[in-house]
Amino acid sequence: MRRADRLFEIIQILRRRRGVTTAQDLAEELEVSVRTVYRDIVALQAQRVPIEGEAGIGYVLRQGYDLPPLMFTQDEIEALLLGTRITQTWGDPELAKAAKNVIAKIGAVLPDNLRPSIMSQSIAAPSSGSQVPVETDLARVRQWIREKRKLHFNYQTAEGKGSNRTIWPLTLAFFGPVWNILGWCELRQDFRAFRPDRMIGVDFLDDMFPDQPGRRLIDFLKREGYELEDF
DNA sequence: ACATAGGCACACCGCCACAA
DNA sequence: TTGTGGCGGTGTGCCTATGT
Repeated sequence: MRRADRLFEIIQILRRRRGVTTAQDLAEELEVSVRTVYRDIVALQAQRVPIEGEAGIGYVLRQGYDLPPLMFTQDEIEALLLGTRITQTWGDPELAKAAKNVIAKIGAVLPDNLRPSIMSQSIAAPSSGSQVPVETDLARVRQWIREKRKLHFNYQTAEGKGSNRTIWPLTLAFFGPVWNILGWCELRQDFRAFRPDRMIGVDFLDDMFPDQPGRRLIDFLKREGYELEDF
């Protein structure tokens, strides 16, 4: 991470956390030493960013401080456009609607010279016709992932073999053209990926699952050698 | 109940070494 | 040259135990 990016990130972290944040916390999140954080804080304070540090307490960003207005580059707009176009095509109806709203909201705040970019068809992600129809309510699956609630269903393999599964859904991943629900499978006692189009009789259970080390998404990603930001 | 001392956690600084 | 990490040290605020 470039230093300028890190300085920006420090402000974002302090804004996000609102309360007191120690240099140690910042160092861990930014993956730099505490010494570097101290230097960065001094640099920000020199730029008149109202960060207050107190010995034995931590750092606080004075309320009311705001960054200068953000503006997107052409590439950033097209990245957003691509993401929302893909979501509109491949996401569930609720996500598709949300993607449309995102475009409308961003378009409303862009300056006149950039607005045509977000409204244009310069980036498209039309359906190739290879979409696999899914009966499972993916919007509700997303909700269950957020709320850490279990799913129960009968899973059909490609060979037509069925088995009853109760899983701890961790993430909904799109491996075009199919969606996969990655979760901890109670039957196999291991991580498994399930295609929603092969899940029959999905039962959205009220049972919640714990944030148990070894069974979290981060544990799966580590095991498979994924970087969190790449997944 | 109040004052004090000590421990702890943290901010902050200077210095040095190292790498790009 | 610049950015970074590590180390050692100082100052400060909070909390708790202890003494009056």
